[in-house]
Amino acid sequence: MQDSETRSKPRRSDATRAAILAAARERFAADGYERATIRAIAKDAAIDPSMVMRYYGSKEGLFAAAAEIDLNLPGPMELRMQPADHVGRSLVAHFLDRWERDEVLTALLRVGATNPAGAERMQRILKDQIGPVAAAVCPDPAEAPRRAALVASQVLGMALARFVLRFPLAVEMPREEVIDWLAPTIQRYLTAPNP
Amino acid sequence: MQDSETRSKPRRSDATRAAILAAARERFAADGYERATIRAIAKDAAIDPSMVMRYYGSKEGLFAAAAEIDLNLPGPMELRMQPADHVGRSLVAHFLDRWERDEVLTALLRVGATNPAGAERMQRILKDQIGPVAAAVCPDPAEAPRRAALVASQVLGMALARFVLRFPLAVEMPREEVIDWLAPTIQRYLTAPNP
DNA sequence: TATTGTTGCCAACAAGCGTTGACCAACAGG
DNA sequence: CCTGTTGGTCAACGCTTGTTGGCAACAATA
Repeated sequence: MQDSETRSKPRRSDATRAAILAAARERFAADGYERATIRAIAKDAAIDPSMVMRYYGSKEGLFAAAAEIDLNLPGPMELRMQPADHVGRSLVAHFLDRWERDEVLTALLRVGATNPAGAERMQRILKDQIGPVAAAVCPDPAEAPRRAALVASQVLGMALARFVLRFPLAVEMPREEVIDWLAPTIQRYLTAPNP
Repeated sequence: MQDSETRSKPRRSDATRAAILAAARERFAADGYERATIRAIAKDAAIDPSMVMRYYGSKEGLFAAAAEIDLNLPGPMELRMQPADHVGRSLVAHFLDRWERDEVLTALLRVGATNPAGAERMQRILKDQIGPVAAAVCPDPAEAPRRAALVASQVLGMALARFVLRFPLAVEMPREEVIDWLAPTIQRYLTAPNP
């Protein structure tokens, strides 16, 4: 075992590690935590199940590694650069982009629904990544957390309908139309005065 | 086996059947499909696991029976009785009520996230129960399905945050405040002109 | 009372799971 | 050329799962 933080000579096993992680993300996204078996993940990565244990310790450890997520949201400065009434729109577009590109988000959503550890991780993401955005643009900073939660509820709800439950009506709706509908909602949750 | 539709002499086993169903709903709601084991459900109902099989055929059959859901939404006439700009508010209140009272809804949400059969059942509910509401109040009936999907995305998103993931910020938000925030969103999704 | 169906428990099955440790092949440094 | 480390396979462990069939007690009917 070696510190993965410090840059050291690349190991021969790095490729295997990456293959396992990629397969794990795919399986977790498609099947959720319980039905994504280590054996299936190992088969996808074309290695032995025991390697997964060696490199990630346990199934929980593998999931923890696979669910490392950075939403890559704009920082406070970038937020204030654009017109205030445009934040909702650009945020919705960003989320949609993010979700389409990265199956890990779908995986986390699936796992969070049945696994306490997954739910906790989602909570951290809300607090650490969406919270600051709300704090930067909402009128009363004390209200930021609640507004962040509201934003999360609409964004996660659309992600659920579109990428997890795959409601045909939500899947077929063109990206631009989704944005047109959701943007005002997000905008209001962030910046409207208390109703 | 006997037709449960036709009214026949009540069986002695009806109590057991009901106990199993109640325990199943609780477990499915708390743990999701895979982690809610037949053995655990049977123990909760204080009977033998094999009884579950006898009365419901299989685990899937049990879930199908446990997830029979009627959202009890207002009919077209009732909808037109109240002022048109009040529909959003009363709908949100109704959904919140429904979710707080009936753990089956949480169960279905949890199961739908990882189980294809669960997802399909949610889809049917959207189509058969939310769809008509949208059709009754939205300006262009042809658009009703899409608007129903939007409504579902926000309602399910809040249910996810509040009852499944249990984000503290969403859980602690008082019921009335949730309604105040969501009502305008739902109202807009239902009745606003295409954005 | 004798018979027949219902209700329930018990013990076991086969399959699948996460996880472990022994073992082998290839490489690296001296 | 050895020797220790790394990358990897294999076979098995202990356990839990959904599911099944046999068997005893009871109720109902005739």
